[in-house]
Amino acid sequence: MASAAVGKAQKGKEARPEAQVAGWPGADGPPQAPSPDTFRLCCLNVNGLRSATSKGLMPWLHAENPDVVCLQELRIQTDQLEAAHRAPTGWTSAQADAEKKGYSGASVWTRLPVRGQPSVRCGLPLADLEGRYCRVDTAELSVVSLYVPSGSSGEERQGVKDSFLGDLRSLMDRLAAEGRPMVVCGDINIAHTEEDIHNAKSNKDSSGFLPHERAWMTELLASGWVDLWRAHHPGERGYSWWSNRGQARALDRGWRIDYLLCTPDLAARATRCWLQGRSPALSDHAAVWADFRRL
Amino acid sequence: MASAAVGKAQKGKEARPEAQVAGWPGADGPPQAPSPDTFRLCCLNVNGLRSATSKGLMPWLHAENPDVVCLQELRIQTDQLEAAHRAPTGWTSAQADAEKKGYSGASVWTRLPVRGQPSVRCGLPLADLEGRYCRVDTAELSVVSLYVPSGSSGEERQGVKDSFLGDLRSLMDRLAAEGRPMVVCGDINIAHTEEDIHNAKSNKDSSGFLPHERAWMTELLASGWVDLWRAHHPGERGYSWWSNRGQARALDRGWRIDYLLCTPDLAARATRCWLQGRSPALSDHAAVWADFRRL
DNA sequence: CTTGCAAAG
DNA sequence: CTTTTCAAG
Repeated sequence: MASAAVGKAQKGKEARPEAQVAGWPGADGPPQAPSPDTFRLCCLNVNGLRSATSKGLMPWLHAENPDVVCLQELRIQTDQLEAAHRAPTGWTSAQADAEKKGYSGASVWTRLPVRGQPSVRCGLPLADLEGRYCRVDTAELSVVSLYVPSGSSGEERQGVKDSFLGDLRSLMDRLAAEGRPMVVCGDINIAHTEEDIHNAKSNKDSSGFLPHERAWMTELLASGWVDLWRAHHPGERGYSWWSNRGQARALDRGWRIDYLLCTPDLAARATRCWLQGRSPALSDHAAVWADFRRL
Repeated sequence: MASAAVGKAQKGKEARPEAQVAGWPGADGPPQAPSPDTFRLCCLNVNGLRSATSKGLMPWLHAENPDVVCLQELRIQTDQLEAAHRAPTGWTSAQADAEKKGYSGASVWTRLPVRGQPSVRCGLPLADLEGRYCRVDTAELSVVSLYVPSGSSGEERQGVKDSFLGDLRSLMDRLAAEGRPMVVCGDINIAHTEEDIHNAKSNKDSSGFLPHERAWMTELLASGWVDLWRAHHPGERGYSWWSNRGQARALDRGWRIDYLLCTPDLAARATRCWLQGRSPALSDHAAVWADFRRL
């Protein structure tokens, strides 16, 4: 079962006195005020929060100034977090942990006023056990950070992924039925169309671009969820993940597998959506960003 | 059972063409000729041959110019060796492998003419299984590279060490009975007297300085084996290992646990014996060196 | 505190 | 190829 850590960002429990400033750890100056008419959201698979932190995640967030941050593949449990890995003081943070150390994990950080209790449970056994779902509600919207299992390490894990996707479909239906403006942010581990992968031909049998996975995505979008980056960039190529074999990243041979999946009402409030991540390389994924009009 | 790799140094089996010069890998210039009247021996626990190589082991050996090298704790199996980890071409090398990857292992390299077959078996089951014994004979002497198990990780491993020491005592008797000039070089994992440890008082209950271990060493020396460094440095303090906790090495808070154990006839031919290793720090151990008169 | 392996992506 | 854990020293 997932251990749940929900609440305001806290100081390190070891009581080692660390200078805790009201801003992003390691960044200079005070945090910037939220923009008056819009808020900004960032979604990133960090491939290890400790690793990304060591590569400058926090100063980068400070500079880019998001109001909501959704992270996946933290590979650190809540009780291992040090000050350097935490949202600024005053932010709300919620984190879903995997039972297994150094594995999976998802979180949401926000400075928007929060409504109700964050949730790290969605009823999908695998998501709950492996820290793949984390939700925070605000007056403006509901935000979910989601991490779909990879199927690339073999048949067994592909089976796990397929079963997860089946359950996820029902979950997405239930979420949409709530009727709230909502964004499900995360690493879906599927490139949808031939425009979402650098080489469709050579990857036609690769996990993440299998016909049934692509069809799953098509059906999800047909049900009303909006692939926000694609809605803002029709016909364009943009990737959010590069293999770390060979020169994949340098040659921009990537896949777009990280999505902001929005309800139509929220999608209509997006003023901009962009991918950022070939540089700085904070992880093997790019961040997906969006600005939304406030209500 | 130990896998045995015995024979001349070979090129990498992957047939990747690597510039193989007749000298220490990574060192400039040709290997030096042996000294005319003496030969030089080096004994070092490398704590990972790959790690020590990355810290400059090979250029250092090139500069120090040994004729015989005994290494322990290689933490690499023979079939994983690349050119960078091998003795110069033309040297004889023998290596005892542990069954378990990344664990233990001992080797002897020499440019002296070799007599008979190197041996990586001594009949001690643990030594044979864990690559703790490697022997090469030359006309001048017999050389054994030996790695006694550590007892520091708990009661169970202390029991293994004690039983190993019991068997080792009989093995040393048998080796001495061969009547050849012989040196057993290695990490014995025992500091013999209070002069062989920086803080005898605080370590009186530490594995490696337990009364029965020290007594074992006393009895071994009483049976005729010579602790060569001590024979050349009576009353002196000298260490061959430093914990990597705290500032042990910087403060020279060490233990002398690496020995050249010589038969009396060979000990009489030693012209010099020294410890070298607080710098350069190629591993957490120092090397033990000696020069011997040729026959 | 360090090495090297393992599992996973 | 990378991150993190693990056993061992």
